Amino acid sequence: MKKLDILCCECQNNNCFIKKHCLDTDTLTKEIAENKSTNRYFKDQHILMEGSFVDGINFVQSGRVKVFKNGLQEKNQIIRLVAEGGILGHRGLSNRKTYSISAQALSEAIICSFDKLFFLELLKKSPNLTFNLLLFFANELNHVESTLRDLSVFNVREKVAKALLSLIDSFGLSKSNNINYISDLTRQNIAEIVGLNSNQVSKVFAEFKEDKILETKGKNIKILNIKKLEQIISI
Amino acid sequence: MKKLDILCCECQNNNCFIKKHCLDTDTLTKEIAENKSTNRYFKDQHILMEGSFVDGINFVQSGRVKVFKNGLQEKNQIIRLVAEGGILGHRGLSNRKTYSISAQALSEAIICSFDKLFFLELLKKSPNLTFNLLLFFANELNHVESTLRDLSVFNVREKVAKALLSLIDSFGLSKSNNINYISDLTRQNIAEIVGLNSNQVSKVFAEFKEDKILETKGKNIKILNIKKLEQIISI
DNA sequence: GTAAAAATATGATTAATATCATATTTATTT
DNA sequence: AAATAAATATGATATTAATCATATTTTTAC
Repeated sequence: MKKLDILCCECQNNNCFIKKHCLDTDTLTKEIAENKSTNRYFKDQHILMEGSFVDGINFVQSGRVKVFKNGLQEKNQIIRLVAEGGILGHRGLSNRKTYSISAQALSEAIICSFDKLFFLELLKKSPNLTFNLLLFFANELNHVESTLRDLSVFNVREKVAKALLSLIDSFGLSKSNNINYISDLTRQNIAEIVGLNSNQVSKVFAEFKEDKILETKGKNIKILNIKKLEQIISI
Repeated sequence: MKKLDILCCECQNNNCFIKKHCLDTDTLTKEIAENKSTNRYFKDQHILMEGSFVDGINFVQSGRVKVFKNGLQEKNQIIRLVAEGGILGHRGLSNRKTYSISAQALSEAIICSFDKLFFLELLKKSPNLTFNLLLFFANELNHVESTLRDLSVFNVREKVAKALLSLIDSFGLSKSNNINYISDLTRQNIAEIVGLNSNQVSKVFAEFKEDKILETKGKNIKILNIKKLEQIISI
């Protein structure tokens, strides 16, 4: 079994927030190594639970994660899609006691975690980290606010286009034999990005197949024409 | 005419972010006084324009402001309601060149502004300010994410209840003769908080009157039973 | 204070969305 | 590889939401 607790400087994930902004001095690097705990999560496993007590802040070393809020009767709303290098549980840095979101692995994932108190101390010691975290928050805010407008303005067809583009934006397209595809997501997951249900996604997919925008084979979605998707949601 | 450029220490607005977190030293206090510019805006006047170049960050000294994103054909989405003490244009601190939102005065408002570069320098000098701004962003993020879920899950009746509660949360209730009321907002404004149109708000108001939740007289909305409003949107 | 304009209220109609039922396909288990 | 379970697709239907038209009320301008 692969050793999980590697040092940040040996880690392959160069998108990591810690790696980019927090290894200014040897002292910091050492402290981070000592306080980091790394865990593996299986597909569909919960990483954070809405309502449970905040214990720390987490960074995605590898894998894909969905962050969502519970709605009524199984109708969740996905808030973010997080790929490797991304941050999880940062809202817990605010004064709230409990997580306002759940996070669940969409694939096998390795997550590096720090205790909240340690991380708050780290922020005090590293203005550079704090400032970059501020920028991250500002961008997140821009992003969620755009999504809010989109959900309020888009119809079902536009929402499905938006969901696919969000997926591509967050996770990129897998390439095989020069074909771009989105893989391994249920219709339900896609629906929950934009507040729909799986039937509605299937129906719009049927339209998109007619329009030569995509083809599907099970959970593999071949993207044939990304430009058309973008046109659908261009305001 | 009232002099606008008062010193922060003479300002009556004790909710002000600058006043609370940024007057640690005399040097800072002096710098802030020198770099602050204060302006009056009339009702309905634009304070920030989506798409225009970011010039600074703004604080509401007095008055009420709506922050919104343009949708298609007059259908805007209100993102935040900001009362005195609130921050405007903070998303501009991110790396983006242009504002992602518009802001418009809902009443006469006095706004204190700082140049973006000055404010970024200020953040470097005051870790306390930076950290508190980080907390502010975290709370904003929680707030917008909750709204995102609500818009995706709520029906029209629930959305109107949510809009009224948002207004009360942001601006409080005006009191006169022991009666609580929301004042001075068009149905269109209320609708845009939750992605509806003014007709829909009027119709739900008719229901709410039947249910003794509120009474209206023009733009004055008497809130008779806030508990019932909360019940409507409790998940 | 009156006239004009704007905003609101509301019934009727149209359109869009969500749900249900069921067939089909895909994935999982043994 | 066959059997079972799960997920997806899709037509039909029900529900909800959005629009339109018009009456009424409120606000603004003179």
